[in-house]
Amino acid sequence: MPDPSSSGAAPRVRFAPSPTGFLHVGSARTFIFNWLYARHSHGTMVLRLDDTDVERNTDASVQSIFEGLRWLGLDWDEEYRQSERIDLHRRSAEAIFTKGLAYRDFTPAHTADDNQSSGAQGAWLFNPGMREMSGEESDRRAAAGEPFALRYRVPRGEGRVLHFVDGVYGPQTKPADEVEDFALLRSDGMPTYHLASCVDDADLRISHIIRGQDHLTNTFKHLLIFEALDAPAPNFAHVPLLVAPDGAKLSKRKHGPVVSVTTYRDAGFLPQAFVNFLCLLGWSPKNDREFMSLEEIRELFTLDGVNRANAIVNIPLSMKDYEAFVPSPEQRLKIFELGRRAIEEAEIVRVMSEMDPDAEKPTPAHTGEVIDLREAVNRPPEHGLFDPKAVWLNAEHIRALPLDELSRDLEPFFLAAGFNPKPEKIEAVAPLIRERIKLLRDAVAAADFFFLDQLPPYDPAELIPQKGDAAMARRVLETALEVLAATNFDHDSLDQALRGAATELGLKAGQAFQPIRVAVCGRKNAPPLFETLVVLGRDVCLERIRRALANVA
RNA sequence: GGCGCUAUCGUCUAGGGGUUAGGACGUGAGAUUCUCAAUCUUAAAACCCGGGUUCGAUUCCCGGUAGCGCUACCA
Repeated sequence: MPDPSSSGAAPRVRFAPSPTGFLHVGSARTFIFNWLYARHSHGTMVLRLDDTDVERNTDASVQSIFEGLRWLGLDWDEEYRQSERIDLHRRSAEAIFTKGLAYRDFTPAHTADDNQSSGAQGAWLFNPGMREMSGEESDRRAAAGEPFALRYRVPRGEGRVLHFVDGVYGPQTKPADEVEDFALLRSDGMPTYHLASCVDDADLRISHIIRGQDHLTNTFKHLLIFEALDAPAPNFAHVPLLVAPDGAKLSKRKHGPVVSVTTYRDAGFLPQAFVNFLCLLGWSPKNDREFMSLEEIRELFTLDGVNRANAIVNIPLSMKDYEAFVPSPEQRLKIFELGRRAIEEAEIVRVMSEMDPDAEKPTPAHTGEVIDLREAVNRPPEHGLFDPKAVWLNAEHIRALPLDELSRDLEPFFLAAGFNPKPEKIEAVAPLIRERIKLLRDAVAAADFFFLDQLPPYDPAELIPQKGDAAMARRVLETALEVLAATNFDHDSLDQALRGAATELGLKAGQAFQPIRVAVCGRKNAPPLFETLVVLGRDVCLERIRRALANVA
């Protein structure tokens, strides 16, 4: 049996979430660190569901964890579930008991309250009555069916000192006398976390345990278990925790959905940006690099780049603010439904006008609602919910993405918002908005006018250029009508023609372009004009300018 | 309460016995541009406190303080 802790051999690491909730950003980071360590050194990544707590485990949680991990796009090589290995845990516990390294504790399970009331000063270490109980009495009471927990018989009064060298925190020591007789088996026969975790780590030959710093002091117990199992202790590395701005650990109740990985996905983070962000929290390549591809991070990643202090995730809003900001799931559902109906109606209108081009185009009944939809989706500047650095990194990664990939990633967000664009159209639009969006979902707001049949109502005053009046707006729009009708719809021709027209009108480019931009986009802030016109096409542009003209009167 | 871990700009961090304490995000100002972005320039912004050790501590040691963790038949 090879020593798993021996250096040289390819490491085996594991990520062992317990499915008691959604995939937490902190867990995700632990997973990422493990993955980086494994892949950096061509080792093996094991995924193990630590699902021994039947009370709290849910299938939904298992699904949520897989969903999150799948989105991250980081793979693993082996997969296990602790609940399928309970026999092994029990047998191991029995072996430890047989060796005399554990004893039965018949004390009824107590609650946290009991603990406090009995709580004199100093830590509870063991119950002498149980620890010293004779084998005969213990056997007799067990045979009589009295429930008991199995506790580790921690060596006492021997001056034994436990020690290990942590991959991040360095040498750690603790006198065994200060370690309490922790439980191995619960009175219902189920293994505790400590037992199950160590038995599995030993059995799966895990060589490096990389986990949250909250386990640093638990490690001494684990050392004892490995010893009782006659298994070599693996290497340990504890990584600092992720905390909220108030220093408290991130909780869904207090800090809202920002602690869930799927929230980032749904808001339009790129997984590589999310990974980039998380690994920068508590780890540094020490060369001032921040924006990195997965490959770069993997090559650069080492344990001694890991920091020892907890890192604050800079989320500026509380749960309450979040609710005010973002549509509830019900609202989102409604938005989606409205969008779907709007698409259907638009299709009907299209078919009708094909059959009878002269008929007056009916206004889709739901246009108004579509506009609400758009506003509801667009309103929340969701960036405010996330760490600004995460948002910035995401924008960087979006800009680094090849256009076809960007377009593909964008599509679901348009669909979810009720648009139904053709892939070619998205590819045409993507270059115009990629520098204007930070989250993928921003694209919906940034590009809506490309996909809307009809522009939502806007304030006609916006058509009026700087230092100009309605008459000037009219003149510009009328000229634009002529120019656009006569010019080739490509960037350079439009550039030349429109600039020429502006000069003829005696206007600066900026003045002349604003009315056209607003007429065509329905707002002042938009992508560059010529490119926009090209993507929109002549017909749409002319039609929108005509409408604007009717409004500016 | 006991034990442990930690402490550099608002946030993430680099650094390290002598430095103008570096970078990034964010923020302010400016430049550029057909708007918005993007980009560029620039500004403000930090070594928790107190003792040592030392010629000299932000860095090393001790103490304090604060935060976090463990102290469950949760993980």
